[in-house]
Amino acid sequence: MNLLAELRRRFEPVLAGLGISPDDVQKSLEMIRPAQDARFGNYQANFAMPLAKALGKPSREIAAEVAAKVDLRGLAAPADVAGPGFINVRLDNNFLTERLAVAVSDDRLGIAPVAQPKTYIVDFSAPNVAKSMHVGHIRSTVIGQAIVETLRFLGHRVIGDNHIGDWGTQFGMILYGYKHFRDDAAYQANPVVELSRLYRLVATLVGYFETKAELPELQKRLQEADAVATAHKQAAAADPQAQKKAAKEQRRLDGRVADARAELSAAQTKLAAADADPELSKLVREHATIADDVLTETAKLHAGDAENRRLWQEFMPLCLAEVDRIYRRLGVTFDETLGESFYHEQLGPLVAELRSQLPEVVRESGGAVCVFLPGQATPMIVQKKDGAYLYATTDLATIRYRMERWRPDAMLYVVDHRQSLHFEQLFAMARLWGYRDVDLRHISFGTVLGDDGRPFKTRSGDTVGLEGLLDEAVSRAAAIVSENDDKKPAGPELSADERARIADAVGIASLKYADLSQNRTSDYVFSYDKMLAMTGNTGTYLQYAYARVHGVVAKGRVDVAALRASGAAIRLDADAERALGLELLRFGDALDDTVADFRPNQLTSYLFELANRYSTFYEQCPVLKAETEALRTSRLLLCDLTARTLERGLSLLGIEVVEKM
RNA sequence: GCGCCCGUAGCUCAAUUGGAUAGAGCAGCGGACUUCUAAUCCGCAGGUUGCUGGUUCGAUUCCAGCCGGGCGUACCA
Repeated sequence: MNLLAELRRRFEPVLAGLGISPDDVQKSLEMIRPAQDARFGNYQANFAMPLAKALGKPSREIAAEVAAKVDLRGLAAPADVAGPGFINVRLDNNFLTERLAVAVSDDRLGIAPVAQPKTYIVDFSAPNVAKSMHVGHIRSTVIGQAIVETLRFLGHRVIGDNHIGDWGTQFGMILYGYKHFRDDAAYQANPVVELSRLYRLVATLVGYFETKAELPELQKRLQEADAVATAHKQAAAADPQAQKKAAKEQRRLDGRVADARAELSAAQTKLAAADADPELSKLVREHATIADDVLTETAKLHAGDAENRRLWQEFMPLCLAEVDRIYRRLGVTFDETLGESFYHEQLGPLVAELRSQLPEVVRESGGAVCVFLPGQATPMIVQKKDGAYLYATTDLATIRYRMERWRPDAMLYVVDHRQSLHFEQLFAMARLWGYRDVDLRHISFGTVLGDDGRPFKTRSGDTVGLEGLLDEAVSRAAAIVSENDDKKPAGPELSADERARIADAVGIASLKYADLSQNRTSDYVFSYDKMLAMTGNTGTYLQYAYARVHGVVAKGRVDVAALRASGAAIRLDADAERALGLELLRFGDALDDTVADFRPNQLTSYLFELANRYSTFYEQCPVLKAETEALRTSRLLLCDLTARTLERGLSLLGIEVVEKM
């Protein structure tokens, strides 16, 4: 049960009696919220002010009228009116303790499953299995999992689908690399490492030629920018009148020249570095047509070429085993793993169908089959001029497949915000195609930036591999676990095995929490120290809070099952107790907030707040040494409920708890 | 050029989608371990929410214009 929902039920008849539209009643109900400040009680209603105009009465008068009429008996003290018409509600202790008693005796902590479950497809993680996963993959994976788990706990039907990249150009690169640069001994010893090396090598060579091809364009752009800037300077000199405005324009133009110069010199540096490397420049000479040849390998794979298919069959299990190993370490699972290859056979008929069904938007241009959507500056290409299909094509096929198989109410794509144009076009096309009553949503998130604040790019060499990041997180955690265990007053209490297990849980948690605790829409600055921090608002802090609760219960040799079944009363006399109790009851609201816009940081904020309240309670309220038996039992109940709420909340975020640390 | 996103404390970020005196963490300073785990707690300090206007009872939030940054923009994903 949600506090907010209950409160809104009480206000509804009063609002309906004001003679406003049902729509305004709804809007007004949404303006009942948790209070910003404890001085204003626990909840506040802000609807009186906006209603003032419509009702032609001062907002304070409206507020007073509502406050007098609303029936809060059994829930809260009579409502107060403050300021211009804020209505403040302070919940009764009796009510809180009753609700806490319900949570104590309920597996779901008193949170009822939604009345009308929906079917959600959550498309997340989606790595390219030809390359090893790097830090850029972590957000989609971690955020996606949290969304899946939270929706599922709320009672929805959820299908987590890992739409892996297993059919694209990257496989052409691996095929090309395998055929030309393979080191058999290395492949025998560790095929995935060797494939990864081959991928990087081929990508480097292709990149070399791409950069080289761009060079004239970059030079031209620099010349043009320079010419414009110079002309502007001369014109400005001739016309002293317009000096001020001209100066500003000049700065802009000079900036553009500088940008063009920087871009050109970056490209030249890159090429020079390759040319200076004798081995690399030899390969460059020998593989002058590599960019096209890679595409040819890809096209042959798609066309059913026997050798390429055989190699693909050989590589795939290896690549999948590799990503699976990472998922196991992260504790991530999927209900479905249908990669691009799964849809391959459907693409040809699909394009033909689109052309015949929607000839006004789907047509050929420049040799490619394009979708020209109204209001879109550029078309979405569904078939290249060489006949190959693209991810837009696959994504359309995927939508159809999912609609037919699952009849979902919504599909959520947890993908980097840089693909927003793609999704805008994809969704618009899907609607034209007839899929109008499904909520297609791009759950975008910010880019991972480097320490320098520039977008994190996987430059060869200094890629931060996901595996290495996990190792680093766990080893940092191990050091801290050991250090803290060693300095325990009563001496170390953990075995080597326990330390290792705890380090694993703590390390992985720090990584996930760092990501989840941030608003997903903002860019993410990559920093080991920040991602792996273990003090402050971190996963470790929450795990520690849990372990401390567990420590109390263990030390008191409390029979938890009996405690829960006892029906003993919870008392909320001390401020710290009341604050904790109230926070515990807010869990349902926090979950609603989390899925309202699919923002797991709503849940991390809640859990952090809860752990904070517990820490304060822990400092101020002795549990095992409470003055009376009744108080001891009451506090133990609060502890147990805190532990269960933390454990449940963290599990929804994909974070494990440990009983000792 | 066009489109989308962002700019909040020294740093990294919140702010319940327009509510009351803008909050946390880190870093800094000062306190609290013979007492249930100090990976903690309590306190102090830190702000013209990029700038300028507008909309209204009320703006970090909405609108316009500037300034600064990022991303995307026809056959990669």
